[in-house]
Amino acid sequence: MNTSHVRTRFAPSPTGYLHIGGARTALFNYLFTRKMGGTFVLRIEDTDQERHVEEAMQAIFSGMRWLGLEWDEGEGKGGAYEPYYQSKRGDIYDRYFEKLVQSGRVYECPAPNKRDKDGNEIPGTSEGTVWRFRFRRDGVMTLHDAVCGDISVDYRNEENTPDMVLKRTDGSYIFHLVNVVDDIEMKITHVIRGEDHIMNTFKHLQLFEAFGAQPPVYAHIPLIQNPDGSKMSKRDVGAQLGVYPEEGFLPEAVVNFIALLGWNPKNEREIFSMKELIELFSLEHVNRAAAKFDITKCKWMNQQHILLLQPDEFVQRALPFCTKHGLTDTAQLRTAIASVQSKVQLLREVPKWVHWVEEVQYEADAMEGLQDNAREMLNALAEAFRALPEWDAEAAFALIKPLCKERGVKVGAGMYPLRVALTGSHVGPGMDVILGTLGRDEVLRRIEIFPR
RNA sequence: GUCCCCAUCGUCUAGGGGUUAGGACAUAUGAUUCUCAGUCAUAGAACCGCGGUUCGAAUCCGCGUGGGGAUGCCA
Repeated sequence: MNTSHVRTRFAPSPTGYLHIGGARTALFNYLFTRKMGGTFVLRIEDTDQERHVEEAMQAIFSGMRWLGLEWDEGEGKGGAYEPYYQSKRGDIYDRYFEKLVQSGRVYECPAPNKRDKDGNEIPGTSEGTVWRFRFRRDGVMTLHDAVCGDISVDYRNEENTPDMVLKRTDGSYIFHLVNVVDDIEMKITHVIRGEDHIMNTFKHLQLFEAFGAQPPVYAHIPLIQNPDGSKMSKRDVGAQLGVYPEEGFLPEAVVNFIALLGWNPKNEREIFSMKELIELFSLEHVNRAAAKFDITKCKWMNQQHILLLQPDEFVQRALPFCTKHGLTDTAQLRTAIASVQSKVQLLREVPKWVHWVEEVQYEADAMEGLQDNAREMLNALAEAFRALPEWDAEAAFALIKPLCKERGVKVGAGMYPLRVALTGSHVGPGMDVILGTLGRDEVLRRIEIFPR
């Protein structure tokens, strides 16, 4: 099987949601495969029917599509090695298992005891029989990992490497068997997966050998941890990929961010497109140390990618967040949205910056910042606005500065009450945009009804 | 317990036998713009410890410590 054509796979188990770490594993596989001009397979490892969750499967598909990680074989794509669901490949596993029976590499024995929720064995709870794989125990095994280098484990030490169960009491097969069989059948050449699989890889190497098959190249990538170094779990900030679209992250930003978690192009650039990542990616530049997940930098990166968007593209992407917030899609709204492109980190923040287009909600902290002379200032401004022969945002805006100077107030301080009166907030777009969007009548009305 | 992996600013990282140990996020200060945001400038901030090799170690080696992973009829 000396094919030079690279074939990789992402093989998630649909037992939960799509984890950010899983997304990064998928990304590294994708980048490597595209770089090599190979084929990227999506295989669903759903052998554990009890824990199988349909929604989790959809989360995997939609998450990968959102990130732009198109697979070449698998769900919706077909391929030469169908089916791509392990639950539908039982006969293939039977065939391979039979080989192990014939060669005497498996043996039937009493099932192990059950375990409590802490993982401790409960004596005397063994029921039925299972089939175990007989490991070769004639020395030290060495794995030549593309990221971690050589790693060795002594298989003469049975304590660490008890013969593994391959077939359950109910006749179904364990991950190790199906994973290896599928990698053989699907002609996978490179396995890029989380470091938590390193110990499994020795088991898999033995299985490849037992089947007389050439094992793939393995590359174990470091795990992603919480900021405190603990393992990321479902509840942790940023753990679920599904929340990123909702929060207003751009997929290109998330891709960029997780690509740089454990991999580095060895230069000082930080902002990359998917295309650039594909060009630059290499397994040799993957780190060995685990990386902690920093949502703050992820947001900063999102901001950088927002800045790169064409203005109308930004409006298109931000619009759904505004309409979801109850705002109506109007030309004024679009203008307002476009004006805050350089001010937000997340698309989700956009409605907060533009909701004044339709209504004013006076924010408490904005009101607190008002000086005593706010009313006078507003009255003076209203008078000046009224005096304009024709409403023109530029002209109106130009009136503000001299008026402030005349009254001996700093321009910023003078404009603050106007901003609060018109938008209810101390943050927002430039005043010229606000004046232009609202028009004279609305500007005067809002000044009038302002409760200060 | 046993086995495996890892260790540079708070975080992501570059570098790697002789460097002012570089960049970015975050933080602080200043400038600027209409407040905020943004932008610009400046500052503080790191080679886990101990031995060894060496003229010289953050870098190589050993030990220790710390962290992570594995040790399932989960994947």
